Amino acid sequence: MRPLFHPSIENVSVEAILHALADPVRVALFARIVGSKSAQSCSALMTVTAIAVPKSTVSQHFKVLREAGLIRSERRGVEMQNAPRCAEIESRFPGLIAAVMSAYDAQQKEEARARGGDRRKRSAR
Amino acid sequence: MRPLFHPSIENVSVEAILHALADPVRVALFARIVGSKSAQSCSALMTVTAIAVPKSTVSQHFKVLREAGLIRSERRGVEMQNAPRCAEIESRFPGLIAAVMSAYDAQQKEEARARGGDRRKRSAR
DNA sequence: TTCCGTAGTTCGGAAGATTCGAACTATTGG
DNA sequence: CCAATAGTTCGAATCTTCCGAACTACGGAA
Repeated sequence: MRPLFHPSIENVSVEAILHALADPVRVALFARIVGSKSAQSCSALMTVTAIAVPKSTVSQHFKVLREAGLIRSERRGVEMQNAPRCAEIESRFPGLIAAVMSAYDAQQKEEARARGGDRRKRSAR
Repeated sequence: MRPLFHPSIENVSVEAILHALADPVRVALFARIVGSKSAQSCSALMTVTAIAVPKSTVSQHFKVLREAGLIRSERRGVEMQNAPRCAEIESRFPGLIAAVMSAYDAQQKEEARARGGDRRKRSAR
């Protein structure tokens, strides 16, 4: 297995970034990667985010994030460490990642609030 | 032809917005709509942006922008007036549209500069 | 070293989304 | 009413995405 492809920052495009973050699974994964202090493995992210998706699909999602320039993945022993490339992207597209993540957070909070309002009636399904 | 569907602002999602703007044709169209003072017709936008795309495709792209909540389209005589819904989106996802548009502008300028640098060597192919 | 278990990737086909020409609808001006 | 203009809808070809099965890469135990 040859080293994974990472675009250099000047080849990263806005369209690719938006496309990568336009998927609910990928944006959730990326939010976790950005939110955690140290690089995270794919499987750790999968379990923590409670995303029920087969691992072949997760692998594809990571590839999309990687090739959009959003993360850097490198093998550390048997697993993969995924680190965000926020600083590089910030220098090329200032404020972009922050705005998207803040919008995503706002939406998540709203959804949680909506679900919370239901809880009394629905109880544990 | 029934009135076109526009989502109410609370049903607009970050994913839909990013998906809509992740396409080069759509983001170019939207940038024009945002950039111009008054609402623009589809055909005017098509010709101005020098986008060589058949009109059935353009119509689909407008539908995506509309259903993502990015624009409001209404018939004015024989043509369609497309206006951005920036204020509404701003209230729900502050800074999102501005950040995306500014990133897109930066990328456009860079591309123009790159093309300009080539011009001497390549001339008109 | 060889074998096993874990972590991800690749392959291939099914299901879904996009594109675009042709036919259609809506509206205005003559 | 007719013709012209502006967009929409339909349908088929093409491109993407999803996911199970098979595969590769590495580390640890025997």
